[in-house]
Amino acid sequence: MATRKTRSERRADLVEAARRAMIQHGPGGVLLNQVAEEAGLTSGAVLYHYPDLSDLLLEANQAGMERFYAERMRRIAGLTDPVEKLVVTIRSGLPTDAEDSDVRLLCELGGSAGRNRVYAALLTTLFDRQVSMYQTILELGAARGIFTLATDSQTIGRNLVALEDAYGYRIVARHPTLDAATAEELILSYARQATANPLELSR
Amino acid sequence: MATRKTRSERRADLVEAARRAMIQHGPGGVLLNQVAEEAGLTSGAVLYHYPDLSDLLLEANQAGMERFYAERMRRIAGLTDPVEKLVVTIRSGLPTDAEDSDVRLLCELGGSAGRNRVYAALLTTLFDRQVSMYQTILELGAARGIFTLATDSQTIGRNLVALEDAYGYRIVARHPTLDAATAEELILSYARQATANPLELSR
DNA sequence: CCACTTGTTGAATTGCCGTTCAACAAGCGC
DNA sequence: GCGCTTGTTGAACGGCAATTCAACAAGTGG
Repeated sequence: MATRKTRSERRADLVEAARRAMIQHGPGGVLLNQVAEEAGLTSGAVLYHYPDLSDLLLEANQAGMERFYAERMRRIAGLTDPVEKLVVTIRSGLPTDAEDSDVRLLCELGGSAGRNRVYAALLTTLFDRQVSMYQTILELGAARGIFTLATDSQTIGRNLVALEDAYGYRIVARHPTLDAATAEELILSYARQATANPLELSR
Repeated sequence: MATRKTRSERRADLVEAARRAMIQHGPGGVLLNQVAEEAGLTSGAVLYHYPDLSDLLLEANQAGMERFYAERMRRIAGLTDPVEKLVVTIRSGLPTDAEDSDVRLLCELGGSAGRNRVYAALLTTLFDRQVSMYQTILELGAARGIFTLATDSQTIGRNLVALEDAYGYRIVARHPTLDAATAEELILSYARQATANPLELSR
């Protein structure tokens, strides 16, 4: 018997429990009882807070994406050097390893986006926000004369996010010779060509 | 009551039925009865040919990947101009539109690869084969002096496949301003930088 | 401290899905 | 044309998961 909690506390717990359950069984394969077990509750209690399981899953995924994006912004918040910003941003878009739960869940969602319009819309928004994030960095660097962009910033930004995404899938799928460090180097290879900057962190 | 067929005919039917079912419900969400219905049979008949549903799904996915790769090879088989080969290959790696069933299924598999080691291995193999395919084209063009590679062919090949993959996901998710033609242009933007060739088809 | 709201449980219910299997139909060899 | 194998069905069974709900515990306000 779980300790009684307030509405908002329990809902936050359930969102996290739903995330864990989705990572284990996929967004389409989650069972009500699995979420309940992750939260240390019974299925009835879950249903009391979320009469429709898909609402809970949606909320959990929305929160996950928000957190993923916010974390990336946080990491570059204090940086001023465009080179450092760019390198750190690239790094923060890749999973740390195959167990990285945030990226794993995003991959799961990407897989189901062909069927699920809601998740498709969510991912589309996330993609565009990340492109904007890169564009800001690129334009700033260009304005300061540090970057010489090979083409428009939207094209470069889109390609950078695309590369991140794709290598995220490879890493999560445990490609034997393509780990996070290798992926970073591959993306940097493109970024160097696109910015005409060696992108070496001087320290 | 379905017409009686031979073992191999029926198994081929079932593989196709399984593909259709997976595209509709995801690889993890397919039900035995859905496959049966797609094939115009009962669940018992499906089980007669494939006692384990996951075996059928695996076979279907393997066949799908093989077909996808073979089709790409076929499309460049007759071409001799490296520029044309490269452009056609890039085009053949993208879905025609959001309904492209081959790519949609590949995306589904990519999503579940974090949980399913078998599908992960299959996709890893496919990725590497596609990288090799690009490497061959790049090296050939470089040997003929048509391409001047900005870096090693493996790096460029990996990035090209990664871009294809990622834009495949975007297109399948119905990104409103990122259709197949746009994605092709984005990838070409990178390919031009990487090969120092304008990649214009002279015709 | 009593009435009421809120969160949670556990059991009963319902429906669906996989599995099994006896029966049957349709070739195929001989 | 007669058995035997092969492919298929439909019904029966068993299990599991979602759903519902009566009961209950734990605050909370008056």
